[in-house]
Amino acid sequence: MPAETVVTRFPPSPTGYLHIGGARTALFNWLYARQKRGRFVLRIEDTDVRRSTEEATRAILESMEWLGLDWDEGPFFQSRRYDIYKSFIKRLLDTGAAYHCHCSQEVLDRKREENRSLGLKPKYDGTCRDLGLGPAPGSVVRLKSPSTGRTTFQDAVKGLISVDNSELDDLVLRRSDQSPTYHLAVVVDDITLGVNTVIRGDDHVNNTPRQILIYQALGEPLPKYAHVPMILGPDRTRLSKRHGATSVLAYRDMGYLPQALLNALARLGWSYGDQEKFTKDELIEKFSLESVGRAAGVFNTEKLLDLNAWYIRESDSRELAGLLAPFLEELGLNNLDPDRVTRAVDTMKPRSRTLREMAEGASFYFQDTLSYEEKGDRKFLRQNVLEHMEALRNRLSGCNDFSEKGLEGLFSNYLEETGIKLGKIAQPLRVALTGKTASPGLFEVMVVLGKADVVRRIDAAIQHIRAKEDEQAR
RNA sequence: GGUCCCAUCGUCUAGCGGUCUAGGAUAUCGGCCUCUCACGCCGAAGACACGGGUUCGAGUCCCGUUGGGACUACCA
Repeated sequence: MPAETVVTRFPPSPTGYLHIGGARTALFNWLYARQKRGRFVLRIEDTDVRRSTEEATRAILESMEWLGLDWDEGPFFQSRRYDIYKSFIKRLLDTGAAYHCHCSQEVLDRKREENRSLGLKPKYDGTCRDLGLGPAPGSVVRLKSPSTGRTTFQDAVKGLISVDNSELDDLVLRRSDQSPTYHLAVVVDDITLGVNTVIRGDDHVNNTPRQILIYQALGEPLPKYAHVPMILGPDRTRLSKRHGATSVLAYRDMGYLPQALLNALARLGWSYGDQEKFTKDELIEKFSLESVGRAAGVFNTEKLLDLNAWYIRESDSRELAGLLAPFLEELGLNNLDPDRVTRAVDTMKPRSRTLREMAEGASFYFQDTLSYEEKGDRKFLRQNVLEHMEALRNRLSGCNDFSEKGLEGLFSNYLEETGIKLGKIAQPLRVALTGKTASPGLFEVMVVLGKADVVRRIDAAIQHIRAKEDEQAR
């Protein structure tokens, strides 16, 4: 007997950018659907017209695409599905599972405050519940929920969860402006879109019994629930903007690779033995709701940084060169020879944790005139290396094997003849060629730069040293 | 306040009653490699929140305490 096709969903509300936490629940839903050869649907929950923006919707879609989380259906917009909600509300009204409530918001607010100050539950008191009222201007529709018994469900990550129905009040299904509330819209959408697996943040566990009540009032089968723990900031409170960058796009712009972010997000709250690194296909193969942890976790950039460095090292240099272009442009470096960028990337791979770091570290390759790092200039570009600089400059300009091997040979000959150590001239040359005291290996750098550039840069350094000398002489 | 959820190194986590003198990763520190910085390799330090049970035996099961988080809207 073929099992039912798994249908998962990701329902962001377009009131802000896609953040790390949302991306992770999207990832889990996507992984589960892909693994079960099911479908993944994207739904935009924009019933809160005031706070929803098109810009946020675009940013969310862009984030999903960047992460490579492709959806099979949608995006559906709740704002365009009001007719559907309307018919379901009517259905509930017709069967007596819902009723019209005329209580004004002011009265409700006041009662809630009273109860709270008395230490009682601030829930709706059911004034209109059995009055058999009809619709009226300003009235809402409420669910007539059971006041006795318990609502219990099996959660795939948390286990059995059970709440006394007396804790739940008659929640509003339709607002006075006729729009559906979140709870109604979610349930109706999941029913009509065929969603049978709900994976979401555990800030929704308390909402689940309320939503189950709606399913029951409608006589519809319940989906499978899996509530994954929240992501916290370093201070162990819910991750938010004040913890720094939380938007997916911000990580893209800081130079992270999507695979690194995905890997980090997957490992936050989910594990597979001692394995730390996972390709997308491995994640699809190995993911399981059962091995999602129950405890909330702190989002840690250190680990992401390390993963990103690893993915950079593992990536093809040519591809990285393409991804690096916007970061080089940010530094004012345009129209670069793609071949030279690729070779530069090759030398920068083991020493870059982000694309941004890589661009900064590689920028010297593409600058016509270098500005020397202050400390390196003072310490290494000195008169006492002039002689060696000049000698090496001449040998290099006559070199006809400008490969790493050829250069190593040229240098070892020179060192042997003069009896000096490489250490004596390496740093001065490094500063001359790169402007910095830390860089890829000297010979690698020279190969990428090419003979003409190397000679030109050494000449410039020699001139620079002479100029400093003259300055001092005066 | 009430309800629900959670609790292993700084952080992410392995552990599903005996194999735990608690493993991995990251961060930190030390060493090796070395033309610098990285990478890589080797090593060090670092955790079962607390208290009761259950059991021959508990990080692992139960209860309580403490601490965290979520929800408690005509927001999602």
